[in-house]
Amino acid sequence: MSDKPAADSVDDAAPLPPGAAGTAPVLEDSTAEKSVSEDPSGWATEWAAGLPGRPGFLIRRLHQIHVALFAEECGGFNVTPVQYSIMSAAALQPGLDQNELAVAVGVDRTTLANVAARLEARGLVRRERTPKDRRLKRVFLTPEGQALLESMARPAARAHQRTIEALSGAERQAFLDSLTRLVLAGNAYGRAPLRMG
Amino acid sequence: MSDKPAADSVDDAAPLPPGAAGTAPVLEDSTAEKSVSEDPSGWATEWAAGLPGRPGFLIRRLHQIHVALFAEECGGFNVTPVQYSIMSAAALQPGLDQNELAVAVGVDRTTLANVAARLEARGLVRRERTPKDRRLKRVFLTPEGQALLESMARPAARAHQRTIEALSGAERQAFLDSLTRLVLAGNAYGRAPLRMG
DNA sequence: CACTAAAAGTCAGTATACTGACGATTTGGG
DNA sequence: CCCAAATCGTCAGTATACTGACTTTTAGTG
Repeated sequence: MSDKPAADSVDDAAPLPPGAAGTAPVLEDSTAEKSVSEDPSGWATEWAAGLPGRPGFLIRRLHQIHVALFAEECGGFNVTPVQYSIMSAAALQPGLDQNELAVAVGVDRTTLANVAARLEARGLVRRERTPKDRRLKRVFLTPEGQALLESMARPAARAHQRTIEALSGAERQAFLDSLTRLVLAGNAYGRAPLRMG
Repeated sequence: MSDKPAADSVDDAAPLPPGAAGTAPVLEDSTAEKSVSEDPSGWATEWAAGLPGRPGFLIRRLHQIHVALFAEECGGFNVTPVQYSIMSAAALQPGLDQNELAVAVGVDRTTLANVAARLEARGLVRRERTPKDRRLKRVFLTPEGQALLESMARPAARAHQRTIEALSGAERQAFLDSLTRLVLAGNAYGRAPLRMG
């Protein structure tokens, strides 16, 4: 990670001509690709026709990039993005049960339980059964967890900001708007929807 | 997955008012969030101030959604998005070694090796050492793998298309442009960069 | 009250993604 | 030629993400 280009040089670069890759972008099923990217304006045809022309591919890549940036900014805390999200939710709404936490964060209940258990093992959260409903486990942040959360606020925010800083202000906003639209539209797919009401 | 809203109703819905959640969006460190979303126009303040206001959070959610859509469209093939990408790359450039494949697809070399090994176990790819460089393993698609790839082309494309279909044509293009810009800008972060040249 | 259905959390299993380290092989420089 | 550095693939380990199934508990209905 120490060999990444300086932020300035990356930001200044016009969209790189990706066709120059020693490993050429992968071409395939151009007919299907055209239906996805009906207007290839602004990017090389080869790029659009290959793997990078697939939305899912780009989304996976950006997610990888974000996770790497988060690790760089928050590495010293040994907290992952999902752990941070779960702790954030637990801090704001102490006592949510695991399932409520899962839908607040958009994480599968199995994943939530696994992450919470590991956070509990680190003394960052506490999980309690309640006499009112013995099926539930309610989650509380410990003082140690709270302190960690607070000390991470800036680095975490920096990671998020760096993920999208290559866009200008208006583009950034438009991008986030679209991203939000897509997330809202597809929210019910999969096993980890966000609660909408 | 059978309880997802009809595509029409989701598409027609104006951006949902997310503040209505029984589990309220999580609020935190508003000062840092403001620096990320400097212009909150078009989305509720509560949404912007909470977890969904974090770019990385939305990116994770959209990735989850995409993977779920891919599973829905391609479930019958028992092929994941990453497997499909690797097979696509191997089909277009037969004989790339594993590392070349990893940088063509943007996958960590360890992940690539693991996925390739499982694909090989299924008879979909063949991995060969070469006398020219005994460190390498070159990857070839088998006839069975080729056939599977071809039969998956349309469903796979549909999954990608559905991931972004909530946006209009121009918005979609702008979104993909921005996504590409961000991927290119952050490409070197992490251990799985795409080869640029 | 009795019974069915639903919910919560857990379990075992599979897949992707990353980390640092390692042995074998190749490359590059003196 | 020799040796150090680099590269490739693998290894063991950790984390997230999902699947279907299961036991316990609660909710709902007749």
